[in-house]
Amino acid sequence: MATIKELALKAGVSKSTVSRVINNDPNVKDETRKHVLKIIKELDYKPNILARSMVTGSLPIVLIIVGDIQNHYFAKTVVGIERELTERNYMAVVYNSMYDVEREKKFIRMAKESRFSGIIPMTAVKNDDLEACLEDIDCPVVLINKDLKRKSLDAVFGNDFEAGYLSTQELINNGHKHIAYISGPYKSTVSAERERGYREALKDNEIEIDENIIFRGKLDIQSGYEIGEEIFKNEKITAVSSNNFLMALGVHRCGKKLGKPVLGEFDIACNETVPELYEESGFIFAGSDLEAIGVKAAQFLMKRIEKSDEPIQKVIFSATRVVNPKAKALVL
Amino acid sequence: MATIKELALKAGVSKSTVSRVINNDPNVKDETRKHVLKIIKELDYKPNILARSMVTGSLPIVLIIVGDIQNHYFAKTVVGIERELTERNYMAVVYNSMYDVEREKKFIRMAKESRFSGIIPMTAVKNDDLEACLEDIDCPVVLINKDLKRKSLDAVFGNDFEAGYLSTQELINNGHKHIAYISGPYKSTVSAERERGYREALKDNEIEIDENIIFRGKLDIQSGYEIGEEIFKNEKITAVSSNNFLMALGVHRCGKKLGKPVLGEFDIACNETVPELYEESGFIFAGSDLEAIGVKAAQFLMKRIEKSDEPIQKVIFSATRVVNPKAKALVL
DNA sequence: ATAAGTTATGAGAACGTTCCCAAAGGCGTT
DNA sequence: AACGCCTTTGGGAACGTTCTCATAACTTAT
Repeated sequence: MATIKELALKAGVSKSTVSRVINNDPNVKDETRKHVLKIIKELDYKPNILARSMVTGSLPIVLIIVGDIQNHYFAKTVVGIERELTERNYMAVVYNSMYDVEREKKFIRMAKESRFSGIIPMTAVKNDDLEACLEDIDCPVVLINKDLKRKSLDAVFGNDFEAGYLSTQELINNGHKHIAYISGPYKSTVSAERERGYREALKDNEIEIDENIIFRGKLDIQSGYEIGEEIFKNEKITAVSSNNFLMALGVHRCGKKLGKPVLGEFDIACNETVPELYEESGFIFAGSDLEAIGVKAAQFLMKRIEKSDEPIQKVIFSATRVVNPKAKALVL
Repeated sequence: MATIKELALKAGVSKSTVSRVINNDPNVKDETRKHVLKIIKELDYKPNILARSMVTGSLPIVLIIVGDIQNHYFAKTVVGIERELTERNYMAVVYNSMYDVEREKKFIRMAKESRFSGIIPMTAVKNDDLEACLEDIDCPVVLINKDLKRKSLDAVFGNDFEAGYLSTQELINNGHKHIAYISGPYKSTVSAERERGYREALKDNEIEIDENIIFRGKLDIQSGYEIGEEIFKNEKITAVSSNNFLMALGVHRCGKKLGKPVLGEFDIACNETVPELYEESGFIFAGSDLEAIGVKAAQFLMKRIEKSDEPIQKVIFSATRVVNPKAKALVL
């Protein structure tokens, strides 16, 4: 593969001039530029990114750390990030931590060794751990659905409160009055916000909140199934809003198993967007556009990489209620 | 961040010696090694990967090109590849082509500019295109479920014939005699192999093949739904084996809509593995372990990167029939 | 025609490693 | 005591860029 030196030789100019042409430096005579460009084409010359990065100090690579790329939440967001970065000739390296904190820490450490241009940690590590890991990092970082205490960083959020509110409101619109809720782990702000949305929606519709039909699950199908058993014991309940999709699915399976009129008289909502596969499932779901969140995060990062001195920003993307016209026509 | 020069100064040795310690060169006195190691720890020194790559000529990065990371087939395989690479301190860059041939070509071109250590193109481009793109590539390449005509490369395959055979056999074991088949696009070898498995299984069980109940779909849910409508018109048919999961899902939805005894008397099988979510769905499915395929592909690549002169290899991973004990207990 | 100013070009250091080659030190053999 | 051999160390080129600074070439004003 041709180097800048060979190219310069063939073009009869110095390396410096070639470098200027490559980097669009205006201080080059038009004539010279054209000539060099011609030779570049002739030799099919591509600058060595490594050598360039060596002197500029950083690679055009952005590190993304996710819990599990098979999870829709991560996959969809990554698609957005990646699309935007590729557009600008940056690369995205995706690390799967498989929710292993030690692996995540290791990745962040590796990021320090390699001179990445930026990091988007969508990790599962607790915020305190994350904050410690990012302590002495010197490349731009953008957060997604996360906020740190001591360090202010650009961040992009989905609106979880809104998601909880909208899905619940939709259930109410459908005539439901006794709506159970399945929340997530205690500490998660995401879960808390979604639950708050549920509560607010009930209040705004003057429906009394019944703490006995607010459950707390472990986010997986099994957990949803077990809570479903509780829910279906209570004849009054005609709908459920779930923190997340998997638990909603568990309730659905449980209802089917018990022969309940699931997705007929009995409605199920969840407070996040779902894989496309499920968009016609008959579930109600509300959540923010993950791909858009990814794109925005990438844009933030690019700005920081380009040393913009805009003040730190946080963006919150509204949730929308997704109602597919075909929903209810098709069963899951 | 400390450089090797500073480190050498502080340790009172030359850069060369430090370099040797870092790279585990045996020609260093034990005493010296210990001392240097101590200073390395003290300064929290990490070698600059860029500088190293500059001289060795390639980055410890492997490029993976996929159609859409949200697709289970790609996601699961990538998890395997990534796990193995990370283990060996390599990085995986995943490019989503979104099935756009031009984007894929662009990615492969970019791969040539950057000095990647290797490429695993799981792309959707037609083999001829791929072959042309890889023509003058000089880094190791491993293929997954693909084979080229003019160029022999290490490759890892799932056993599609076996998948088709096993799932059909299972349907037969369940007492079905009139089993419809839904195949994929004409040209795909994957589809052809799975269909061949179906046919062989019928033959081996002395069931006559009825070409009228072998359908051809477009791989998506909608397509499966439409074919489902045909299938359920034919009262004789009591089971269906589908080339892929999405079409199987379409048949399922159609059956439910029509009030047929789907997954009760009527069985559905598909010839690939499915997202975990669906493993308890009650479908029968058979396919090769995608994660294992990914791991193997990464191992092949590492061998080539390390200049092994083993002859080119092709590995075929057997398909297994996945029967979950909870299947049938839970509905989809 | 010359000085001053502007534009275009080139020479060479720098980036942080690895790697080749030379040299120094230690040890055993004659 | 001299020689040779092995082990350990150091010096410095090389990798392919960018970037700073100096200088050459060209303008324009006097």
